[in-house]
Amino acid sequence: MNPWKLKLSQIRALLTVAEAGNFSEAALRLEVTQSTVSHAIATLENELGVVVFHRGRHGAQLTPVGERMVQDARQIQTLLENIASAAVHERGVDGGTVRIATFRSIATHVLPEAIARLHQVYPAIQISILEVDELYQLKQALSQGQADVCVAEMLLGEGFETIHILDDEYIALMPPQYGLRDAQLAMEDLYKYPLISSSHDSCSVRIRDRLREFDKDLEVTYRIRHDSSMAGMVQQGLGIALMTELAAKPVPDGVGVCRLPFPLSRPVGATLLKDALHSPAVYAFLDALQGIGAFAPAQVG
Amino acid sequence: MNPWKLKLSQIRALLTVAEAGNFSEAALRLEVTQSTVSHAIATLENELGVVVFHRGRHGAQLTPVGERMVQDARQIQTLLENIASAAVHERGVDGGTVRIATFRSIATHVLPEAIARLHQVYPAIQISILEVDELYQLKQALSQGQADVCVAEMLLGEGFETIHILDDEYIALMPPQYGLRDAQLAMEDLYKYPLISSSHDSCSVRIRDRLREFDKDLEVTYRIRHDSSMAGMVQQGLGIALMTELAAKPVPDGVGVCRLPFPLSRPVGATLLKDALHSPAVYAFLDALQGIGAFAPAQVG
DNA sequence: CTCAAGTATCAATTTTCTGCATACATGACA
DNA sequence: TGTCATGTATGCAGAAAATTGATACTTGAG
Repeated sequence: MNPWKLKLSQIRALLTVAEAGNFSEAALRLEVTQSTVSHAIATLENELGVVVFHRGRHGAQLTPVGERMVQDARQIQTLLENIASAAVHERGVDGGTVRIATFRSIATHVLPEAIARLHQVYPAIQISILEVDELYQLKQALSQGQADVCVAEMLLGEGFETIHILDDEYIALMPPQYGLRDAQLAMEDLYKYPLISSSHDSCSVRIRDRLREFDKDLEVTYRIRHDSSMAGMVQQGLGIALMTELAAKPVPDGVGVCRLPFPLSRPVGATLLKDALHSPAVYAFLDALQGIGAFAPAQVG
Repeated sequence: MNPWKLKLSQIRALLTVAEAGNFSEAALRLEVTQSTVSHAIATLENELGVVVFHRGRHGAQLTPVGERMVQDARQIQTLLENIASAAVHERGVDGGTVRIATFRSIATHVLPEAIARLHQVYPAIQISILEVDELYQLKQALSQGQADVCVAEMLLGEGFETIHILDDEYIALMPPQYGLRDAQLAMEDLYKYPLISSSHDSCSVRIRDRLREFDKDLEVTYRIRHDSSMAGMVQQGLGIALMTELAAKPVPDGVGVCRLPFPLSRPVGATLLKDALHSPAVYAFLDALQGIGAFAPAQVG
C-alpha cells in the first residue's frame, strides 16, 4: 500500500466521523454532503483494504484498526496546522526571519543597534547574519536567496534596490611616532610612511583611484585582509592605514586617527532584490535600520 | 489559512524537492513531469503565501520557513506510513485482531486451547474477548461490529453463518446425599430433588421444553444466573442442577455428575456475519478453533 | 407495518491534476 | 559577448477525481 495514495480529505473525514459519531453529522461539520463523507470513507477503506467504521442504525463507530489510524490522523492534523502557522508567522511581522548579509565592520558597529531597535518593537523576529568579505559575495547571497537583505556598501546594478543609511568616512590611522598633531592631514603627510589599505576589492580600488587623482605615483604599499591586522601594523609603526571609520574601531593605543586631506567615503546602505516579495519582517528591519542613520552621523573622534 | 487546503501531493513534492535539490530530479523520483512538480510547489507557496524554495541556476534550496515545513512534512510522511502499515498488519495474518464474543463457560474451557493453538502458528494476532450472558447480546455484538466472531451456542438466523465445533451435553449435578450410584440417571431420579437450571434464556427454555415432552408438569424450581452458584446449591443439597458439561466445571467436592435419562445437548460453534469481509486473522482463528473439536468430544467424567 | 434515522449508490457536473510544448532565466564557457 | 546547457514557469487541453443531488437501501423503535 502506497501511503501517498491517501488524500487529506479522507484523513479529515476519518477524524470528523470519529468525533461526530456518524456520517451525517460529520458532513454537516465539514460543510459537505453526506454522500461525500460516505465516499471518502468508502474509498479510504477500499484503498487500505480494511474496515475503519462499523455502520449501523446507531451511526458509525471505529474498529480497532480505525482507532489506531485516528491516533495517527490526529497527529497529522497537528502537523498540518504547524505548517500553516509557520507560514502565517513568516508572513506576519510578529515572527519571521531576516537574513542579513554584511561585512564585519557593519556587523560589529551598525547592526547591533539596528537589531536592538527592531527587537524593541518586534521581539519575535529572528535575525541571522552572514558575514562575508567581498562585494560579489553579497550580490551572490542576495541573488541566490541566502540573504534577504545586505547591509554594507550599497550594491549597484540591475535588479537591486538600495536604501542609503550613512556614509562611512575614510580616515587615516597614524603610527605612534607621528605624534599628536593636527587631526587634519595634509597631502604631504601621506608620504611620511608607507600606506596600508584593505585588500578587499572595493576599498583598495576606491583608495587607489582617489590617490592617483593627486599623484599618479602614490601607491599603497601593503594590502591587508583583516582590519585589525591593519591597525596592528600601524601600532607597530609600519605605516599609515587608510580605512573607513567603522572598520578602524577599536583604535589601538598610541595610534592616531586623522582626517584625510581629501574627502572620501563609502556609502553604506541596505540592498534588496528589486521585484522580489519581501516579508513584513524585512520591512520592519529596514525601518529600524533607517532610524539609526539619523543618530549616527559620520564623525571623526 | 486552512491546513486542510493542502494536498498530500504538495507535501510529497516539498519533501522530494528538498531531498533532490532541484525540481527536475524530484520529478524523476516522483515519476511525474517537471511541470507537475513546479505546479505543486507553486500552488503550495501561493496558498501559504510564503516562499518555500529559492530557485536558480543551481536548483532549488529551502528558505528558513521551508526548512521548518520540511521537518513537519517528514513526520507526516511517517504517520501516513503508520496508517498504511496498520492496515497491512490488520489485513495480514501476522498481526490483526480477533474480537470474540462468548459465554463464560466457553471462555474458560474452550477458548484458551483455541487461542493457544492459534498463537502456536500466528503469535502476533491480538485476541479480545467479550463475555456476555444472553444470546441476544451475542447477536448484537456481531451485528453492531463489536465482535468479529461469536463462539457459543450457534446463532440461527438470516445473515449469520455458523461453524459447528462440538456439542455440549447437558448433564445433571447430583447433591451429595444422592451418593455414588449409576452415572446414568433414570427419569424417576429427577423427581427426588428440586430441579435447578440456568436463568439464561436459551438454557432454561431448552430444558423446560425437553422436560415437558416427558411430563408436562415437571418443572424447574430454581433458576440461577451463575453456573458456580448452581453448583454451590447442589453441593448444599438443595437440588439437582441441569446444566451443560462445560458450564458445570469445575465440579465441587461431593457433587455427582450424571448422564440425563434423555439426550440433550447444546450445539456450540462459531458464528460470523454472512456476507461480511473477514480478516485473515479471523480465518486463522476459525482454523485453530476447528482443530479443537476433533480432540474434545463431549464426554461425561 | 411503518416511520425515522442512518448509509450506499448512480450519473452528471465541477474541480483539480497532469502532461506537453514552449517560454523564460542564468551560469558556464568559448 | 554570445551561445549552450541546465533549470524553472506557464498556458492550454485532456484526464482524473471529487462533489453533489436524488434516490435506494437498511434497520431499530414504536
